[in-house]
Order: sequence, then C-alpha cells, then structure tokens
Amino acid sequence: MEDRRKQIIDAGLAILAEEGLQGFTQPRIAARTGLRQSHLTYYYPTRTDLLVAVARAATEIQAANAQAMAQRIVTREDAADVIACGTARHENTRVLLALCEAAEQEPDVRALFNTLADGSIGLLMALLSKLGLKPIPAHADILHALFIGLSVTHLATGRTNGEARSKAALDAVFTLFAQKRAPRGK
Amino acid sequence: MEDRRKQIIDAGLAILAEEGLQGFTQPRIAARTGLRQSHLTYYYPTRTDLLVAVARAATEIQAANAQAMAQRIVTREDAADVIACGTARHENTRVLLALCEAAEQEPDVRALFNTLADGSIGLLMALLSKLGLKPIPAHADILHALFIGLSVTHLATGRTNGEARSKAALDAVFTLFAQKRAPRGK
DNA sequence: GTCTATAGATAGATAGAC
DNA sequence: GTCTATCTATCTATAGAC
Repeated sequence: MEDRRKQIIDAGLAILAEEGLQGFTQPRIAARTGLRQSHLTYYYPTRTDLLVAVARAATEIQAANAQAMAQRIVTREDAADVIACGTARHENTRVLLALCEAAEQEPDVRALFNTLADGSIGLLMALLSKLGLKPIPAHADILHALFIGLSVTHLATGRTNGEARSKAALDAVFTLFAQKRAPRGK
Repeated sequence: MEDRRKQIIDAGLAILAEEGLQGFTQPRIAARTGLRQSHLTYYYPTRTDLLVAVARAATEIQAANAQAMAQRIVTREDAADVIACGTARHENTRVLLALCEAAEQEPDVRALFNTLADGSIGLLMALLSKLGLKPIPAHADILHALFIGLSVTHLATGRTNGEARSKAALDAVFTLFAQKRAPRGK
C-alpha cells in the first residue's frame, strides 16, 4: 500500500523535527509508525534509502514554508517580523540542521539541499524586488545565511529573547538595504 | 595520569572535527586514544561526562580562534577576507554544529555555548570599533549569525566557490556598515 | 588508582514465512 | 507483495581483577 510509505515518511519527518538526525533510527521511526523495524526495511531497505526519501520530503516542506513566508511579507516593516518569526520555529531549525549534516554524508541529500538553498535565494531576490530594494545576489545570500545563523543561534542558546534579537538584527539589515537606495539623514 | 585525560579530550575533539556529533562514541574515541572503551569510562564514567568535557575544550578553542581572527583584521578590506576564510574551515564548522546539537540536549553544553556566543559578539563589537564603525549590538549579532550561516551553508552545499560567496556577502555587509557612517554617492 | 572482561541495550540488515 | 524472526555489529555501563 502506498499509504504506508507516506506514514513512514511522516514519522521520519516528525523525528527529525523533534530530535534531529541523532534520533533518526529505523527502530524509532518504525515504532512511531506502528510497524516493526524489520517491516520498515521492506519499504526502505537501508537507513540511507529512508533518509534520502525523508530528506526529499523535508526539503519540499522547507521550500513551501519559505514560499509562504515570502508571501506574508508585503512591506519592509513586515519583513523582519515575518523572518524573525521563522527563526523561532525550532522544529524547522532541527530539520534544517539534520539536512546539513546528512548533506555532508549523502550526495543525494546534498543535491536536495542545494536545490533548496538555490530556491530560497531566488525567493529572497524576488522579495528584495517586491520591497523596492535592489535585488543584489550578495544581499540575498546575506539574508539566507542570516536566517540560518539566527535560527541555529536561537535554538542552541535557548535565549528567551531569541526572536526579539533575530528581529533586531533583521531590522538593522533591512534598514541598511534601504539606506543604500535612499540615504535620508537618520 | 593527568596526561591521559588530555589525550582523550584531544581524540574527542578530532572526532567532532572530522565526523561531527554522529561519530562521537566511546569506542571510537577510545580506539583513537589507544585505550579500551571500558578504560575510557574510568576517566569519564558516562558519555555525557565526556561530551561536556570535550565541549568545554572545544568552546575554549573556538574562542581562541575567534580572538586570533579578530587580531588578523586591521582594515575594513581585511575583514571580509579573514572572516570568509574562517567560514571555509569545515573542521571548525563541524565542531560548531556539534556544539549546537549538544547544547540542546545538555544544559552544561548550552551554558558553554552561550558563553562562547557572548564572547564572540563582544569581540565583534570591539572589531567594529577598531574599524571605525559604530559598535551597534544588532550589527555584531548580524556578523555572528552571518558567520554561522555562511559556514554551515558552505559545509552543506559543498560549493566549490563557497569561500568566494562568503566573502562577497561579508563585503556587502561591511560596505553597508560603512555607508551608514559615510554615505558617499556610489 | 589503573585497567579489563563482560553484560545489557540498541541499531542495521537479511533470509525466509505467509 | 507483505510482513516477521533472527543475526550481527555497535554502543553504553558495570562489576571486578590487578
């Protein structure tokens, strides 16, 4: 049944979101699906097979999230708010980190990660245009790296004011981007 | 012998740098030290004990690296170069990622990570001053997050031009920081 | 105090039953 | 095609030898 595969992938996604790549084991994913580990290997013979399949689903979700975020932004004031909110989604950050680690070991996952990164940067370029800012590639790279860096820092430090600090940093960046076009005094 | 402990910690650091937290197991660290796993547990009874000890050493090294980087930067032109070079040190990035993951699970590691982050941001504030830029906290946060984001992206994507892209992004940021003070037309 | 043998738990993969 | 019993490898922890 094709439905089984979806159940397994969903369980794998949940594990990544809750525990990261550390918790990504066949027994745990099988248990969450209500299957035996030896049954799981029928659908995905090796751990790598399963990991690549889950990574594919994960990158699709991450791309959809990025798209949704971009659509929620309409003004320059929105931007920092919406993106800072994104950096506070720890489940999302754990998946992102898991993808990074897996990308280093699995070429297939690396390819998926690259596609995701390129797509995200493309979205950011479009966003800069939408906000009336020059769509400079380096600026899109800045926003992309900033999103990852702020998300990871927030997750690792466990700061209670993590989102506020993310927002302050993003606000400062968008202010700088805007100043370049229209340098009005203070 | 106190020397044994140092050997063990060094082996743990090497594992983190080469394989990340995934490879951080007692048998592998013991093998690298030339010890038996059951002997390793004499010095560090549990895996967590060992992890915290290695994390402590790792954060000290990361802090020293940051300090060394800051000292190498004297002009605004140096900054992007030196920092971009730092983002290309994958062994360093793997340790950083391992610390992030461990920080979420171990409160002691989280405390170490926070100290490291605060110290790094302090160094960045001093750097901004040194370069004749206003030392704004949000700007230091931007550089900190950017370093992490660019490092991780470079590691995960495996881009051949990763360092160049890091440099381009950092150059753009420092240009923006400088423009704020002295907005000269193009 | 230093080190080892061994046990207990968990992960991954395979052959084969239905 | 669907599912399970089982084997091997690996990891962590403990009791105890020297």
